Amino acid sequence: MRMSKLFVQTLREFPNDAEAISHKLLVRAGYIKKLTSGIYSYLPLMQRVISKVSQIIREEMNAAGAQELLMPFVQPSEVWEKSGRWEVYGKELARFNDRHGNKMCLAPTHEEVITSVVSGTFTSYKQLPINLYQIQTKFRDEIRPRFGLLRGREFIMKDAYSFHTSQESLDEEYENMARAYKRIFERCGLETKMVQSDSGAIGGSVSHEFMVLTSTQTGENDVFYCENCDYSANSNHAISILNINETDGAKYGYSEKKLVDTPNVKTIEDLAKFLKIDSNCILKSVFYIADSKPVLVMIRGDKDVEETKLLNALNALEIRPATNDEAIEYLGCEVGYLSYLNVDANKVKIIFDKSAQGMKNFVIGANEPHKHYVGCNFDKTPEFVDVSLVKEGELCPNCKKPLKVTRGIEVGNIFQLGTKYSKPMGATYTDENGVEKPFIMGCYGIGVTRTASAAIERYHDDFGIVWPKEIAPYHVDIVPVNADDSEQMDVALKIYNELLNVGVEVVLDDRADRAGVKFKDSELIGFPYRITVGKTVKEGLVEFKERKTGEVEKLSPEDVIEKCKKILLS
RNA sequence: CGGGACGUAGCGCAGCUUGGUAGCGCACCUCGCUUGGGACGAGGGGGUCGCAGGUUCAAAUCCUGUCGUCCCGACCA
Repeated sequence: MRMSKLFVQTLREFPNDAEAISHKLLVRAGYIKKLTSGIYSYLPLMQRVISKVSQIIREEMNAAGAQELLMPFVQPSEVWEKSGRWEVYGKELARFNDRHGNKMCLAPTHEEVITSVVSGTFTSYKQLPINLYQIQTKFRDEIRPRFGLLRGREFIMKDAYSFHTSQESLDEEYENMARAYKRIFERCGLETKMVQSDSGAIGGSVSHEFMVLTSTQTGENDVFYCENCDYSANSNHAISILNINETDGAKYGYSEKKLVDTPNVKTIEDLAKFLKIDSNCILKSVFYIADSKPVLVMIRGDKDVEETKLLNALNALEIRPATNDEAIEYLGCEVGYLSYLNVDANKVKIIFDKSAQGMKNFVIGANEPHKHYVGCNFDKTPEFVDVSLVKEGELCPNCKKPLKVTRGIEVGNIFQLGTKYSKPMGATYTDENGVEKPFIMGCYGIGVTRTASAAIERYHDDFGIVWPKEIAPYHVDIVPVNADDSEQMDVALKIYNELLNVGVEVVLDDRADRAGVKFKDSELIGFPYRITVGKTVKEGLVEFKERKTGEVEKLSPEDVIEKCKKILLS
């Protein structure tokens, strides 16, 4: 490809509406163009990256025994009503009516359709297990799309679905997919960590996410992991062991239950300071509204509620912190002094977080403005549920060593669905005894466009993108320093044609611009290798520069061709 | 959906307080010059100032409404 013909426009400045570095670089280097919020055109450079990632996925999925198919992007409400998700999916599911008034939607995922595809087609246990996948555009009408392709509303996803006759068979395929995923991301140049996760709206029991660990702030999730054993989990799934010996208020002289005045002391921080006590001796009350019903969470003062865990514990669909007015309405007291004491458990659901277990002589709100109790103890031991966010340094649930935290981008996930879809949808096979049974299912996703973005988040520098060569849009950028110099141009053309012939993906920057412009663009776009044909051509030499390391070698045109072949075609 | 900010040329921005012929840089086009790190000179094209009302002799500017975009939270590949 000649640079003068390539459909690309690099920008001198970063776009104003981008925050994440991958988003900034994709726009500035001419890979994507926004059409509207969360929806982008993939320009030729981007399309090549997408093809590379997709091809790697295809090869590995096929090698793992899966078969590619392609399902409809526009779907009727019927299948969604059958699975029960038409009601619960929420506004992320983009719905519309067709001209006949039939309810339709744009596919955010394909569990329903794949289930109906397999149902009635593969009806014998002899035909199972089977794993089917597709690479396709999805649409999720996210409340807040952001970070460019890291979270678009429209994005490209590889989604696979497996069907089994037994849990053992599913377990086997789950492991098989986990191995395939590891290889896929490795081939994309990405190191990933497989972490336990919450299964969210897709449902099911066992699930793991594949995270690209990033040091940048734009990592989407916190990942907790143990350096001693191999425990790792997403923040909405991580559990930890807390040291409960230190949570006795008696240590601070509060060993008897007493009502104390705490004027205008509303926050845990202020309360700890006011009473000269550690915040882990305070039993904090956090008030939520879950599916329009009030829920009071009692949690240790130094801990925070993990709302996904709470959502799951309540089996609720939607949750939000209550307002001060709602606190007064349901509990008769303003926020800051709330407590479960004297609260009618029939009217307000009360949840005790595990962190409260073992607390003694604690401080708690009095459910009366500007007053707290000190020296409280549980009358009878309540049931404790884990709804708190793990913090770095808390102990690993397996080996009790301190946990570490890092930011990560979720690029893939695997779920064991069980019969969550097959049962309600009546998708069954006939077993060896002639009995009809629902399929046992698994599903496996990879965000293709997100993977490409994650690679940029992981590999970039002050000058631009530093693509791993496996997913770079082109391998080599040939820069004749002066396009008017026929000697330079001749040598550049010779190398270009030679590399083209042997199948190296190469760009010739034949533009009339000065060298600086071409160098800047080359680095911004992120070609893994650059061949500079400049004044050393008189000595029969050209320069070969590696983007990642910045290392430069002076080679003859013949040697540089051999070098490219060796690095890029093996 | 809650909190915050912003909509002026393809991109980045000024002008708005105090109403009076819409500007700058980059990019684009032409010519010249230049050619190892985003050169320089001359000339040129491109904007119903997000949209709709209102106030006014006159609105990018003031008022009201509305739509959109971005950031923080919850959701997710």
